[in-house]
Amino acid sequence: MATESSKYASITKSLWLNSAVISKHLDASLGAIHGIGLTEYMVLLHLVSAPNKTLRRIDVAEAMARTASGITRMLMPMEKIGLIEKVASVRDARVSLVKITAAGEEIFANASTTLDSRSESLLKNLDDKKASTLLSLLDSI
Amino acid sequence: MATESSKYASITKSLWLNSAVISKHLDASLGAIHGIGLTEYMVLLHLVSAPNKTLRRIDVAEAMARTASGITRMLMPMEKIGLIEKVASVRDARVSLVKITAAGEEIFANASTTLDSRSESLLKNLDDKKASTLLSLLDSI
DNA sequence: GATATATACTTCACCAATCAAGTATCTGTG
DNA sequence: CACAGATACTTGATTGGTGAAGTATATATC
Repeated sequence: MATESSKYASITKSLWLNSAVISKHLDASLGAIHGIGLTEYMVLLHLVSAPNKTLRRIDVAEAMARTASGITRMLMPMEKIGLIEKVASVRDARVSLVKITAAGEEIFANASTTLDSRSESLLKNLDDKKASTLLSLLDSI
Repeated sequence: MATESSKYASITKSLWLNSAVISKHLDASLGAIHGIGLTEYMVLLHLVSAPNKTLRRIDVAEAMARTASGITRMLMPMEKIGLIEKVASVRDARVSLVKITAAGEEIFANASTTLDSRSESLLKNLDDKKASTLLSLLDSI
């Protein structure tokens, strides 16, 4: 009767739950201290590591597993408070490039230290070796 | 310059991203085939494994890392389509217990097989041993 | 070179979740 | 036993995200 769920399904469920719990904490911390949410942080992360610190909106959407319209909406307030700026593409008039501003980079750097310390405390059950293993497994998905 | 992020922060970011990608796929599959989202599925999962297949709304909220009001709103349509039912508590007139219905259990069982197969294909990069390791690490968080 | 199709957005209408405030009930303390 | 919190919700206003439709531009084909 008690249909056993597969190991793979157990992983997806555990991923979902852990992510929900952790995201909630990190979102609250980043919001309270730096005024940005975890999603905004992730956008900035992708931007700082992009060539020329610039990406097409659709590539941001792809990288974040969100839709183009979601990105449009999300970037509006971020542009208004000066974390990013719009840059036109010379090659293709359809695209509206997103570039992180100096102010955005500063917020990002500060938020990163918060994220580091909060992550460490949220994952304190994992010793260094387990953490390495977990990270490499997650990256191999 | 390139401030290196901590291993723990890398884990939280990777968790966030992987969860986003996987949830999106699972949500789409469950929705198309069974008419419920991943979040609804998770509610049913908690309910079937609860004593008497019943939980207080606030415990559902706690278990899912969501707020009480989010649960209230989310359960309304689930009750309307008969997946769950409201049960009053004899002990405490404040609480409104949630119980999974027979129909809910059936949908849950069907959805579980979909979730199993989709999870397996989403995680096909992980061999059996890696999957076991990942699962135990996730559960130890 | 015209035209069909694909791509990169934006906007609209909607759904899902949040927070803040309100209500009802329970619990602990004098 | 009164009454001051604490707890378990629900509701209203707001935000974050989605899918579908629309616009503009690019690309491929004949």
